[in-house]
Amino acid sequence: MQKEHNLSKNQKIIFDLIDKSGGPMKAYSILFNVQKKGIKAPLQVYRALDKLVEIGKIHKIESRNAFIACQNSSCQISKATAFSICESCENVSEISNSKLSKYLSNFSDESGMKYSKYNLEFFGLCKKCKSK
Amino acid sequence: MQKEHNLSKNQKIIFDLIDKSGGPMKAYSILFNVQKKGIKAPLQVYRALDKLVEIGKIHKIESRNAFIACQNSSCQISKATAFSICESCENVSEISNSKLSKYLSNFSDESGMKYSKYNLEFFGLCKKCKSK
DNA sequence: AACATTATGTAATAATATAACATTTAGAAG
DNA sequence: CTTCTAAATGTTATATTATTACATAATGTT
Repeated sequence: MQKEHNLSKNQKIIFDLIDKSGGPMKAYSILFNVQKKGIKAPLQVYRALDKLVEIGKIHKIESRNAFIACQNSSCQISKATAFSICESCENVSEISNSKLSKYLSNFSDESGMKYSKYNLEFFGLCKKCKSK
Repeated sequence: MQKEHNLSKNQKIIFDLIDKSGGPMKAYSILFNVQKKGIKAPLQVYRALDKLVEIGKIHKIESRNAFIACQNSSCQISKATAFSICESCENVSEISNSKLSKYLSNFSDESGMKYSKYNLEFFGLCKKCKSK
């Protein structure tokens, strides 16, 4: 079982928002949505995001500059992330596939570099968008 | 053999710069470096970058907002990219591993989504930085 | 209580990227 | 070689994403 992190006030507000949204959210959209709760400045948002990423409660979708709640209940693999992204509707979901994560976590090449982390983003059309 | 693209003036200037640098370059650093050649505005840089990415001559390192020349001589796989990134010295190199690319290109999960593209970024310490 | 660590608040600004519009160049089609 | 079209360029302004710097407050530890 992972360590339980006690989120601070801002962290909790921002995590709850992202989590409830069910999809990726951008920093300034988060900011807009939490201003009524007293979070007024970008930095407050980015600080909370940084911490949430660090502890694995959310992940950053690098190609979209957006943040999504971790969808693995155990939430332990913020160092081994994979996402599927629909290029039409921008739906994003976290891929949780133990074969894939095992393959990538153990991957090594002739560079002699030992990888401690990876991020993988797959792109395509989701079922809905494909059938349009 | 892939189609030979005749790069336009700006595209060529910018590709040559990135290629010669041997590593990833950021858009505004590119801009600074090509101002003496008459490229004055960010948009001129971004347009050339967009095109170069599209035709696979360069790739974007998403986690770094930087662009690197394609290191696969054949340059055909801009839809299947993998990089190794040193978190200490920020050295980046393109991973060219046919087993890996085969594995990922054929990857599919229960979502029913067919992936047409992926980008993978590995992080760790390079040999040099590890031994420091 | 004293200290260290983490989190917060606030203002300013840096860094990254795109919109909108006018013009020019390069290829393709007749 | 001219007409048409697509691609590329030039320019200004602006939008979006993210960080620096500094002051204060809350939390956890010894």
